[in-house]
Amino acid sequence: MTVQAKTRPSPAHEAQKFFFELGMVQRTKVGARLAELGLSFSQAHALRILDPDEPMPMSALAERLFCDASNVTGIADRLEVRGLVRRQSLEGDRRVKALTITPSGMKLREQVMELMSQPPDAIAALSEADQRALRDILARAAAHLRPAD
Amino acid sequence: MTVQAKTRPSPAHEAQKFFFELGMVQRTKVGARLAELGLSFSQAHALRILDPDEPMPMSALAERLFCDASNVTGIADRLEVRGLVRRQSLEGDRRVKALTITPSGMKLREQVMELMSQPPDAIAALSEADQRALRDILARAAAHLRPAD
DNA sequence: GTAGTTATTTGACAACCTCAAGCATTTGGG
DNA sequence: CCCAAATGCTTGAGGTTGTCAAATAACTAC
Repeated sequence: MTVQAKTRPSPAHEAQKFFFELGMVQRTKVGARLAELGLSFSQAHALRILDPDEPMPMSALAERLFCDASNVTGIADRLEVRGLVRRQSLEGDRRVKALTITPSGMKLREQVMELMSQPPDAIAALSEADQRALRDILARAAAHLRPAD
Repeated sequence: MTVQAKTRPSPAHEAQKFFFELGMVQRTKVGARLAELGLSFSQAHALRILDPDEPMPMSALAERLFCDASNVTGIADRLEVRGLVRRQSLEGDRRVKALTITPSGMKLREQVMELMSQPPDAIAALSEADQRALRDILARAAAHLRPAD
């Protein structure tokens, strides 16, 4: 139990506190708006990830959702029942089922994109300069994301 | 279907994309670490919110968790079964039950705090200058949070 | 063609979450 | 004082998310 090691929290540590708080609030708000559309957060996120032009295998979706493949079955089921998505066996490999967005799914997807790409009020309220700086810094951080795979 | 209206996304809109992505990745990572401690995300978050020195009424916790009071019953149950938390009827008003963290709950809480206050790798990898700027900007944003209530 | 791999599904189980209803306690008006 | 309304928590029903292990179907390689 040395006394050191907590000598100085890095600025990143301090930033994390705000980052987390903003994230929680935003998630709650967005969740409420999504509920009005009859969508859960996961369903909306899935809809967002799906490429309107390219059918996506369920396993690929599972990877993007950071969850088990068996979980995607249920999510796809519920989206499919509502006619937002269709399962389509891949020609060439009939094991894999790719998901396609239906026209009505596309309409809902638009709204979801609009909704979820909206920044938290607290961030929208920042000055232009702050917003730009924030965007640039987060862009640099996100760039660190891919190589880290 | 006019063409305008999407003329120029604000920097905040662009920032949101990275913000969301970083948040998702972090949530997944933290979730995995928490699972090793036998805690769900909600349980950990609750443990974090509870004040070690001051018993907190369950309704207050519900508010901080942005969820229904009936939901807190279950979360508190599971924490209490593991001896991390105790229900304590408030003297003066026996309706309200306040949650206290037990010593063993405190030990776990320390680890949770440590774990969840750790910034995403992508942010920790930023330059000192970027980290500082990020912290300051997010602090300004978070300040906008409280008055907005 | 047979054995092993791969993609999805199913079933069992647990947590989270909401809503409506119920219970105990407290508060306020007659 | 007493009863009605309000408050804080719990319970029960019902739905979504999530995991794991086992089952199924289809592909691949020897």
